[in-house]
Amino acid sequence: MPRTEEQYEQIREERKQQIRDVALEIIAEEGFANTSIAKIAKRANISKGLMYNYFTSKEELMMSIMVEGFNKLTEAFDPDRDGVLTHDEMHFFIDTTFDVLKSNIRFWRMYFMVLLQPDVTKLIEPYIMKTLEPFLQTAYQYFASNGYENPDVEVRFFAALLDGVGLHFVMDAEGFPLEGVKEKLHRMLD
Amino acid sequence: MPRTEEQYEQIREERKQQIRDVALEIIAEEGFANTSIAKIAKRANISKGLMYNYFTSKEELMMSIMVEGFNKLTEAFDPDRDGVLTHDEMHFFIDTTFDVLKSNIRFWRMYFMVLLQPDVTKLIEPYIMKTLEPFLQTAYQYFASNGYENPDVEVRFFAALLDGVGLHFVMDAEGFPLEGVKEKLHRMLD
Amino acid sequence: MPRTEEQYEQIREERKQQIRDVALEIIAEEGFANTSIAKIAKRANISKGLMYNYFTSKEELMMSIMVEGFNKLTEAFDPDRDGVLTHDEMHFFIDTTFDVLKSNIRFWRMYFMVLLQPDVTKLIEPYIMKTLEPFLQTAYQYFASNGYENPDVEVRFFAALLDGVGLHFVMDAEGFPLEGVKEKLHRMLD
Amino acid sequence: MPRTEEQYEQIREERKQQIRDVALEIIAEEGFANTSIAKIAKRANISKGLMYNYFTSKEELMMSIMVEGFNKLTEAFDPDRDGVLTHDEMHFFIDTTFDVLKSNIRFWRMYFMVLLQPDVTKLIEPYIMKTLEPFLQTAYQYFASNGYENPDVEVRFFAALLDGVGLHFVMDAEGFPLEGVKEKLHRMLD
DNA sequence: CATGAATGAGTGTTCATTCAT
DNA sequence: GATGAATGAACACTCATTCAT
Repeated sequence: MPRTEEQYEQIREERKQQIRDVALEIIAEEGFANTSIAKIAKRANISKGLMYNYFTSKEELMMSIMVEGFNKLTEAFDPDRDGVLTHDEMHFFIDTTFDVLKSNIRFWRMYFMVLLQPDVTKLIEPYIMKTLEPFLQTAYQYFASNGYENPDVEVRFFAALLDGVGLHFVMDAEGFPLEGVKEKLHRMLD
Repeated sequence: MPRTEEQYEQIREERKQQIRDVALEIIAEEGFANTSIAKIAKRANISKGLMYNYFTSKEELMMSIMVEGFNKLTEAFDPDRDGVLTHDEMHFFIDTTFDVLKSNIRFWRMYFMVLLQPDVTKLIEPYIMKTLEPFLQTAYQYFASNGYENPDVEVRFFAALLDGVGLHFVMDAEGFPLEGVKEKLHRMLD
Repeated sequence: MPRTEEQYEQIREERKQQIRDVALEIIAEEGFANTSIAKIAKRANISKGLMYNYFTSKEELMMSIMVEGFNKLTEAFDPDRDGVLTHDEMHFFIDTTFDVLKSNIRFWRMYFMVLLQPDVTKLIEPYIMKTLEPFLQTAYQYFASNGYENPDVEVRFFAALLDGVGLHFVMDAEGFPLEGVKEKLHRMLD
Repeated sequence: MPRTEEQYEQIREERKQQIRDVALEIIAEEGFANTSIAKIAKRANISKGLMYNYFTSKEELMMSIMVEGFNKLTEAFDPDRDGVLTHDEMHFFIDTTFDVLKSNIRFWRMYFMVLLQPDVTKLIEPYIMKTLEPFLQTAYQYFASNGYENPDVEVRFFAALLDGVGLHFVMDAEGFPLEGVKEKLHRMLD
C-alpha cells in the first residue's frame, strides 16, 4: 500500500525540521560562516544532495530557521490578537519573552547573533517588517490610551529598551541580573 | 634617492586609513564573512598584496577598525578620568555619545553592524572587556553613591538601555525620535 | 538510485592512484615546492577541488606516494620476516632491490628525487625510521654473526653504499655499469 | 677623493659575499622554500631593491651559492692539478673531503639538500658536469694504472660510495661512525 | 527518493620583482 | 647607490551546488 500524499508531506516536514534543528545546532556551536552544507548533512545523516531536495539553497534554509524563531518570539504579544494591548497583556508579554529566551539561551544567543549579520538581516527584513507593523500599531495605542504624552517616543524607547536588555541577557546570561531588570521594566509601565 | 622616513610614514598612514574606511564600508554592506580581501583591495584601488603590507591579516585589519571606533565612543565617559562620575558628567556622556553617533551616522551604523557579528565580537571582546572594566566600576560607584538600591542592576540596565537606544537610532536615524528619547534618558537619571 | 558502495570504492581507488601517479611525475620533474595542486589537477584532468575529496592535504598526498614506494623497496629484505638474515637472503636482497629499481627506472628516479627533498624528508622521516629500525637490527646481527669486527660500522657503511649506488644507478641508468657494480657488492659480502 | 674602480668592485664583492652568507644561513635554518628575498634582505640589513643590484634574480643568487660550495668540495681532488692522481693524493682527497664536511656540517647538510632538489639541480648541472669531467678522467687513470680490472666500474662504484657515505654522514653526523667508515675506505684502496 | 563524485569560483595569504623617488 | 611601496600571479584549500547513477 503506497503512502498517502499527506503521509509523504508529513515525512517531508519532519525531515525539514530535523535539518533545521541540526543546522541551528552547528551554527550555534561554530558560527554561521563555519557551517557548511556538508557538515549539516553529515550530522543529519543524510546526503548533501538530499539537502537540496528539502531546501532549494543554503539561504532558504537560513530563512526558514530565522522565521521560525521570530514567530516564537512574537507569539506572546497581544496573545488574543484583538489588536488591543491590555495592561496585563503587556506584563505578560515581558515575562513570557524572557521565559522564552531563558528556555533556550544557546538558541537565542545564536538567533540574535545570526539575525544581526547584515546578510541574514537583508534576507528576512521584509518578512520582519511586514509582521512587526501591526504590533507597533498596537503598542502605540497602548501608550496613547494610557495617557503617555508622546506615544511615539514611548514605543521606540520601549522597543529599544527591550532589544537592548534581551541582547545583553542573551550575551551574558550568567552575569545578567535578569530578575532585577525585569522588575524595573514592570515598574516603569505602572 | 629614497624618500625620507617621514614621507614613507605619511604614505603608510594614509593608505592604512583608506583601507580601513573602505573595509568598514563593505563589511557594513555585506557582512564580515562576505567581505573578501579581494573586494576591499578592488574598491580601494590597490592590489591584494598591498593590503598585507599594511595589515598582517584580515583579523588585524578588523581589530584596527573596531578599536578605533570603540575608543572614540568611550572618550566621553568620565572625561577627566578621575574614576568618579558626577551628575554633570553623566548627562554630558549621554549627550556627547549621541552627538558622536549623529556626527557620522553612516559610520556608526556600519560600526554597530560589524561589532555585532560573532566573528568580529570574538576578535575584540578581550580588548573591549579590558577597556570597559574601569568604566563599569565607575558607573557602579555613580549609582551606589546616588542612593540606588541595586547599583549592579542599574549599571546593567543602563548599559543595555543605551545599547538598545544607540542601536535603534543608528539603524533608523530618520525615524527615530532622538530628542524625545534623550529627554527620557536624562529624566530617568534625576 | 545511487551507486553501490563497491562502485564508489572502486571509483575512489582508481582516482587516488591516478592522482598519485600524476603527482609523482610532476614532483620528479619540477620538485616538490614547484608542484602545485593546480598543476596536478590539470594534468590529471580533474578539478582542484576533487583532489581534496581524496587527499585531505598536499602533505597527505605526499605521504601516500612515498609510503607506497618505500614499502615496495623494503619488501625484499629478510623476506621470511624471521628477523634473521642468511647469506642467501642478503644476496637475494641486493639482486631484488636492483631488479625492482630496474623494473621501473623512471618511477624510481622520481621516487629518489622526491625522497631527497627536505620538505618531503621531514614528512615521512618518522614513518621511515619506525619501519627501518627492525631492518637495521637484523642487518647488525648479520654482520655480527659473520665475524665482522665492527658490525655497527658495517651496517652504516653498507647502507650508505647501497644508497649511493642506487642513487647513481637511477640517475644515470644508461651509463651505469650495474652488473659490474653488483658483482663487486656480492664479492664484498663473501 | 672618489673611490677607484677597484675599490668599488671590492665593496661590491664583499656585499655579495655577505648576502650569500646570510642567504645560506637562512636556507639552512628554514629550508629553501621558506627563504624569501625579503628575509634575506632584512637579515643582511639592506633593502629588497638593493638585492637586485647585486644579483639579477633569486636563481642567480642560488647558483652563486651552490657553485661556491661545489668548488670548495672539489678543491682537494688532484690538488696539484697535474691530471694525475697519486696514491697519496687519493687518501688525502678522502680525508680532506670529510674534514671539509665536518668543518661545517650544517652548511653541507643544507648544501646537499639544496643540491638534490630538482629545480636547483637543473640550474647548476651544466656547471657541475663541465667541472667534473676532467676529475672523472683522472680517477679513471688512477684505477687503470693501479691494475684494477674494470676501471670504469671502479670509478662509478667509488663515486657512488663517496656520495652515499657523504650523504649519510651529513644527514646524521652524530650517529655516523665516521672514523670507522673512513678507515674502511682507505683500506679498500690499498 | 538518495547518493557522493565532481565542479569552479572563491578564500586568505605569500613573494619575486619593479620602479618612482 | 638605495629605498620600500606596489604589483600580480601564484599558492593551498573550501564549499555551495549539480548530476549521473
